[in-house]
Parts: sequence; C-alpha cells; structure tokens
Amino acid sequence: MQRTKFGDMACSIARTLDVIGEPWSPLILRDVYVGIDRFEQIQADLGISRKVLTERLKWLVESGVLERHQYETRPPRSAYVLTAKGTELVDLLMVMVAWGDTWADDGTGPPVLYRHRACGQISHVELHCAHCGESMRARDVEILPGPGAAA
Amino acid sequence: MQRTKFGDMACSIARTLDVIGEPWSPLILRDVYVGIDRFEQIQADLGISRKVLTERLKWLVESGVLERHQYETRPPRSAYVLTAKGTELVDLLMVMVAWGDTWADDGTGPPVLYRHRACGQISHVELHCAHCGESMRARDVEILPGPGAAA
DNA sequence: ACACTCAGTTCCTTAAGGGAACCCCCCAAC
DNA sequence: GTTGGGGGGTTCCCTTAAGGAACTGAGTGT
Repeated sequence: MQRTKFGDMACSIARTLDVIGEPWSPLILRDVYVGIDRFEQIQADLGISRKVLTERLKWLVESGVLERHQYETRPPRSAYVLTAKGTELVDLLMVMVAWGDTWADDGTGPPVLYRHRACGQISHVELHCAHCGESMRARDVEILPGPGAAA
Repeated sequence: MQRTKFGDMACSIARTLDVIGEPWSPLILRDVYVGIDRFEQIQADLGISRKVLTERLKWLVESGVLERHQYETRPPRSAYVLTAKGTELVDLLMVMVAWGDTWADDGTGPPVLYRHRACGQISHVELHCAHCGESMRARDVEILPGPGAAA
C-alpha cells in the first residue's frame, strides 16, 4: 500500500490522523493507559501481529506520544508510558468510547465504565466550550479560515 | 492486507474504529460536514483515489453515518449528508482538531478556527463530565468493567 | 545444559491503497 | 446528431502494508 502522507496537510484532523490514524494505534494507547504497557502484554491483549506492533510502537515513540522506559536491567524489561502529548490523546479515546457506547452497542451494554473521580458517578464525556463552558457540538460552531490555512 | 475485524471486539473504541478507523474516513466526514458533499468535490479536495473513495462512501453509508441523497434527477446529482449518528462523529473530529492544534502545529497557527455560536468566541472543545459538568480528562477517571465486558 | 520469558526480527502470503484509464448517463453547443 | 464536458463511478495493474508463524538472542531459574 502506498499510503498518502497526512502530516503535511493544512488540517489538524489530518495531522492528528498522521499520528494515530491507523486503526491499531488508538487501541495500543488505550492498553498503555490502562496499564497493559509491555510488548508481550499488548500483543496478547490485542492479538496484533508482532511485526505490526513493533512498527506502531516505534512510530508512537518517534511521534512523542509514548516513551520506552527500561525499568529493569537484569533481565532487561521495558514498559511503554504515555507522555503528556499521549495522555491528551486518551481524551480522544474517551470520546470514541462515548460514541461507541451510544451507537455501536451489541445489546450487552458498555464493556467498560468510567467513574468520574470528582463526583464519584459512572459517567461519560461531553464537549463544552473552552471559553464559556456551555455545550459545544458540531451544530454549535461556525467554521472560519485560520492563520495556517492553505493558500 | 488481511485486516483484523474490530467490530466484534468487546471494546467501544474498537467498535468505533471499525466504522472510521481507517485514515480517510474522518476526513471524508469533515468534508461532508463543511459542505463538500459530492463525489467529485471530495475526491478533488482530499486527493484520495477514486477507488478508495467509492469504497469508503459505501461503507460509511452502510454503517449509517452518511446517507446518499439524490437531490436532482436530470442530470442525476447526488450528495452525501450526515445522519445523526454521523453528526456525533463530528464531535470526535472536533477533539482531533483541538489535539492537532495543540500538538501538531507547523508554526503557522491553526488552519481552521471554530466560533462557538452561543458565546461568539473563537474557541475549542473541552471534555466535561455528563453528570456533574466538571472537567473530565484521562487522569480524572477510574475504569471499571461494565455489563458488556468480555468473559 | 536445558527450559523459559521477554522483546523483537525475518520471511512469506494475501489484500488494500494509489493511480490512471475507461465507461455510462445526461446535458449543451456547434 | 455528433462532439464535448461534467458527474459518478468501475476496472486494471502495481506497490506496499498487514497477518501470521517461525526464528533469534539476551537473560534468568533449576
């Protein structure tokens, strides 16, 4: 497959997809987020090919969303941990979860629940405006060209 | 490529990725969202191969996130429109935009700005708890097995 | 010395993406 | 009434990525 490069597009969605646009990456980040953070564990949990997992991990580390930490030297054992950049991608995963729970439920209910520490309730995420705090969804915004728009 | 099926996994992230996990789909949805809603327009805007675009559109329609509307019969002209299911996916795109603006800026600033109609300000989305309304990010939640968890 | 685990690497097969050419339908101009 | 052009695809070939299994190699543990 000669895949098109997304990183150069003047589009923040495309640039985000350049990092995690291929389907395994979000699942790898999820695994690392929940503590499945070593090569063998991730491979077994996802059933991903070892070859592809190696490639993805390398790319995610290069992209600065994961770091490889050798936490033991004898025997050498390493774990992957989320950087700040990677942790903010987990926010994206939480929105995916909310959508999947709503629109792709197989009838058995959500596989994972999220308890919000602040209020103690099982909940999910909603999108709000960073400025006024009110709900901010697709239908609530107007789109304008920004400074980095293509010529 | 014999790609692994994500739709059957007991994971809402995987089930979401089953629909839009391949890198072009989010960009197609973005295009439709901003009004680039016809085959030729999308193809020209994204530079995607016509073959792949045909496949993607078919899949997105099958998945219920887009609908094909023939708005003119002579000559036959059709446009793709977002369903409710698809419109909620645009929320996901807005989070991608926020991440891309923050972490993948090439120095020229964001290519697109979003004005929140409610407050009139240029803004971006933040994640809040659907229950208490407070900020709800990756670090603010506890993960629990839900009813649809794998055995 | 032998088995075992972790973390990859190598090799082969299959299928998906890119790209260009081609096709059909409808309309408009010459 | 045939040529030209646009919309909306389909067909073809080529390249490359994903899957999968086997192999490697360092480092214990017995």
